[in-house]
Amino acid sequence: MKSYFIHESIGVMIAQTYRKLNQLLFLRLKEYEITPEQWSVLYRLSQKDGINQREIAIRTSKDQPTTKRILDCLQKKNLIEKKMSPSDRRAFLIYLTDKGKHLAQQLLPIEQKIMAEISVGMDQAEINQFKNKLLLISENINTLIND
Amino acid sequence: MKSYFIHESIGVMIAQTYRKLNQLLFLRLKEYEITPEQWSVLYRLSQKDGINQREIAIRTSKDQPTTKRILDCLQKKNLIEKKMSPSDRRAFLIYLTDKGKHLAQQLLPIEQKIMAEISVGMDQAEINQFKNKLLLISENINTLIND
DNA sequence: CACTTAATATTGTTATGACAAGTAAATAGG
DNA sequence: CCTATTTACTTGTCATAACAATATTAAGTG
Repeated sequence: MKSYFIHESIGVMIAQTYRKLNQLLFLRLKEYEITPEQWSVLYRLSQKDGINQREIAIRTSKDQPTTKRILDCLQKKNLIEKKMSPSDRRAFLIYLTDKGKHLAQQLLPIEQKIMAEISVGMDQAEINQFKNKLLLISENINTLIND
Repeated sequence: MKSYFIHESIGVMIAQTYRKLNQLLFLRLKEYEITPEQWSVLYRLSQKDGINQREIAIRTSKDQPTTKRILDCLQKKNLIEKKMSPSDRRAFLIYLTDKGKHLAQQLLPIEQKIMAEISVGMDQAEINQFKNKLLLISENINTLIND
């Protein structure tokens, strides 16, 4: 790759790795006509649907406008449907359609395969260690933002 | 933070950490009227300017259209200037203005402080280990993309 | 119950990111 | 030296991301 990459700041390395990962996911998901971020929302909904947009935003760590626009895309593709909440006339409950459920089942193993592929060279202990560091950094950032 | 974060895939964790970091940088850089990505380009140029847009794109791991638009923003703020390349009439050479040089000097310690703050709880050995894992993942992704 | 405040969803704006396509200039091959 | 290809930059489009502001509804408070 590039010999200088390791000399970058952690911030630069995280950003560049994120962008590369997004590119890879985009490539692999292209034939299913879904983007990485749309997939991440679809995946959440496959874990639990019937929740409102605010809940989805929290679970995907996106803000509400971003979540709304991604849901609009998914709705246009008939992967989800919005139903009016019976208890709150401001809110919609979001459900996967059959097409959405089917696609989620199809994509889950693809995502898992990609994650295994990008982790080649690390054993499970190293992966856990790496994830713990990412968690620590995330928590540090959260503390800094909420001050 | 969120107890479930650690149970996410590496991909989700990298993406969410990246977005949070970007938010933090945005907050801290706001008073200087520069965005995180604009800063990353300005920083590169403070290391070496007088290079063309393609070179900048490579060094910042962005594509040329993205680089061009970020440079346009920097130019609008009088932080850089484009000069026609004497050897290639297609290309521009990008130089920091005095204002740009001054701002880069001002922001460098801020960036370093943020990187130290987000690394709280890790010693230097752990930071290096973490960076090596990021590098490994990046290289894995590069291999996967270029197949 | 009336009034203030908070919550949910929406729209607008700006910046980033990637791809595709187009223009102009440099380079390569014959 | 002419043509074909490559290169540098530009423009267009779509998706994402975050902030701000708004409308509608819910919830809290007197």
